[in-house]
Amino acid sequence: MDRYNPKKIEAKWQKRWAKEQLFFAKDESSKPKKYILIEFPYPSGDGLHMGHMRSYVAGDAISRYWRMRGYEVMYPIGWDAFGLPAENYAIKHGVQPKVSTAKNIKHMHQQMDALGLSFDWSREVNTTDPEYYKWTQWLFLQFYKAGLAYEATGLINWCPKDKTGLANEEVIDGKCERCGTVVEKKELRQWYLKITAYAEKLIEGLKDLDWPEPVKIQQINWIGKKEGINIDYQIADRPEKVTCFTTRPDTNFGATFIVIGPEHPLLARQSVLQIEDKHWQQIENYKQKVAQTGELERTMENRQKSGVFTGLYCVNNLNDYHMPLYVADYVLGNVGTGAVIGVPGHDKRDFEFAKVFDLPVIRVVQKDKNDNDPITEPDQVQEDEGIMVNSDFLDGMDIHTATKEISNHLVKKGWAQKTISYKLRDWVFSRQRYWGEPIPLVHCEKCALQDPSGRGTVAVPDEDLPVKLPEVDKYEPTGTGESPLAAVEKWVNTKCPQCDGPAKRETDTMPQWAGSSWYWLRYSDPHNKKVFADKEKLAKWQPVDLYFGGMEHTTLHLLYSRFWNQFLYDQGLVTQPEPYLRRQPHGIILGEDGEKMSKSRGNVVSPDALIEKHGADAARMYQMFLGPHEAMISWNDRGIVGVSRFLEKIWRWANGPTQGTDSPTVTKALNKLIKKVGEDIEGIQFNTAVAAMMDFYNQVKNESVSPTLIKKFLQVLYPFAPHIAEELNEVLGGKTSLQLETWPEFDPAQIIDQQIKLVVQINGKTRAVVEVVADLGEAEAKTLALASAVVQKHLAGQSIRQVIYRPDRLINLVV
RNA sequence: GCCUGAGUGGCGGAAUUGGCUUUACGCGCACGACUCAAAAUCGUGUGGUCUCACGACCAUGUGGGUUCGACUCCCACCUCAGGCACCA
Repeated sequence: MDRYNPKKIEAKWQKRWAKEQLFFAKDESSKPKKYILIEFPYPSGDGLHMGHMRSYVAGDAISRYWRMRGYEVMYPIGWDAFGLPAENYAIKHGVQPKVSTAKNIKHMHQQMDALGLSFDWSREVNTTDPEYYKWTQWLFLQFYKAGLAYEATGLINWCPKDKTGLANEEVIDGKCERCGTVVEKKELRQWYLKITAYAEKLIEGLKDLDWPEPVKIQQINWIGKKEGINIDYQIADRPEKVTCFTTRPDTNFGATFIVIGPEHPLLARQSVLQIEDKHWQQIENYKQKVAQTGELERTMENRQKSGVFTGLYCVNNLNDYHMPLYVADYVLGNVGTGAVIGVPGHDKRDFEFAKVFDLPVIRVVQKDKNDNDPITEPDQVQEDEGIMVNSDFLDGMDIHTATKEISNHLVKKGWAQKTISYKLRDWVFSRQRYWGEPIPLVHCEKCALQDPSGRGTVAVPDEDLPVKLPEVDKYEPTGTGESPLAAVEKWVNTKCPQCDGPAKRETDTMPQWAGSSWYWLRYSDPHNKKVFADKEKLAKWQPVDLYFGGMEHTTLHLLYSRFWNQFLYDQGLVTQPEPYLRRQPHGIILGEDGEKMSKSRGNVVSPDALIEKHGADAARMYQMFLGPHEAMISWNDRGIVGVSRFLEKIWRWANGPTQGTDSPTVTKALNKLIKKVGEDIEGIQFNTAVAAMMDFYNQVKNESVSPTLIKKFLQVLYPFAPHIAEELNEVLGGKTSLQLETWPEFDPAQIIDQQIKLVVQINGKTRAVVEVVADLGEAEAKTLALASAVVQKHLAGQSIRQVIYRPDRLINLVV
């Protein structure tokens, strides 16, 4: 018997699997399909890390399992290769992103092979391949043609380090998602995708998906749907009105002022509201001061309230109260209508503002009858639950009834409209960087003259796609808000596809999320040159049955790609409204010190090192044994020897002398194992599946076994440690790959125990365990229980008042 | 502040339609076998306190509650992790 040598056998089987093309998913297969997806990686110079490995190994095990269960499994792989690191590398080293990306892909491909991952390489895609981004551009144009891609100038998030605009989702804690730099606000012309048009559908669509509840909730909270009412307030002596959004119209009799944000259109010029000079001067100054304040600072809580009076008053139609109109930066221009009603008695922020400007505070809600004290301190401000007072026809109602009553009243009078507001903002879709898909539009001055919008933006015709990214010498972002592409005159200057006159290309590129917003669709039909994917092939493979990935994409990729899919579904271009039926997030793997793995900390453990030291099978299996797939885990190097030892034991066991017969213990244990492991794989509970296999070995190691039984065990082991399973199967005389075998069936009769252990409790405390035959009646059970000496001792002559009996489980004697 | 999760041995973690004396499986540790010796391997043990021992009692973040019986259900609180946040 040779020693277990992972390196040797793993290389052998990896070669053989590739040669036999065992993992290619066949479009024409008549088997039912399973589409297992992992988030395709960014081809980084650092190669695969633990997070990749965790997902890929899990996806691999479950793919191998479903293939054995008779499914045509698609487990594809590709490269999300546009993005900043390649570009920054290019700036530093002068290497073309195309070149460094190709190198990284080659390296990571080797790493994946070394792990024995059963990807279908015939479907490999790369987002930076013109054959791929041709369709990214084409899909963008579908949004454009449907009016869901638009150009606008506005204050957007700007990363001063990466020198590009960012979407809301890319700002974490006021910082750039990529580099951690504090984000600034910058006025820029940008392309937007109208994701807000799908806010409702994005919430609705989640209902029937088999996703973890927290992930759904996080998306729903991000979309932030709120039902409320827009109330119009007439400005006294002016024709204009101020519209305020509120979810608490019930408190309207307590309104004592109105606040609008400094960005509000009514403050764009002095002339709009005919504001008096002395007030306008202050407003101008205030606006300037606010513009210089960072977004992060401005939205800090407990910040001293500030503001300026406009000299104008708004009229509350309910009671003719004239409310002074203020400008203050605690009201944000992009939230609601950019104007709020000041109800200092029942909103903490309004109260703080009222204190600064010495505005009256009126109580309109009381907790109970005795709750009459004037509100003078912030902690007396009551924001929920209570009974209405000082509110005319609302008096005596609870706040919920009052909300309904007054809403109906205001709407009927024509003073307000019910409305729904969302926190979700439209998706800033242009970036001022080089390494991305060019936005396939052309700006034509001549056509602009004919265009009612005055823009003259013309879509590049389908037959001229892709608009290829030109090769340049300088990748540096300009920092002016213009993409480096703007400097490539030969590329920028083009002919207008509409009028044939001189025109300029759009020089912004798409964000890194563009290519990943549809890649799972392309896998269905990756080589199609006529359409982004053939509809029949989409129908064959979509939707994704199981999607592995990280929690960090909940409000990024997962939201964006659902939006694209829903839009394409509405356009009749895809066959499923939702792309991913089941989502399985993985926990972050921390370094051994409990900190996030990072090069600077020096706590990185690479898959390469594990494979080198213990072999791919042990590395895979340990990854699965570590803990629940979704749990955050601190890496621990020591434990892997346990898995290595287990594999070595299996090696010796299967290579050892085997007699012809299986003992009843062995047969039973195997049947139970088949059931348990199958259930655990389907439930993605690999850690307990591995434990069950170890337990199985402990039970059977000294028993007599047949080669047939060992072979069945190897089939169970195969999804986890495929190389050693294949090798041992061959040792036992197997001629074909285990991948072609079917998953063993268990015999239900073998699972049921004839003899069971009945727990005997006295007053709920377990005192004894007696062996009895299954399906025993209560009387017999009681007799058997009482026969136990231990039980007799604990009863010590006390009389039994009650007997609780759960067949095959326990009997509890209450004395 | 709000929304999610999670707190079980020295460590990673098992067990929740409430019930097989909490801690499966693995690591670590201790002792033993093999060996001249070591490694590897195999075997035994391993929550705490008290006890020579049989055994008793206490233990699933803390405090209550429901129940014949609670890691599991309910209430309050503490700690940690993730998300959101002057959101009207």
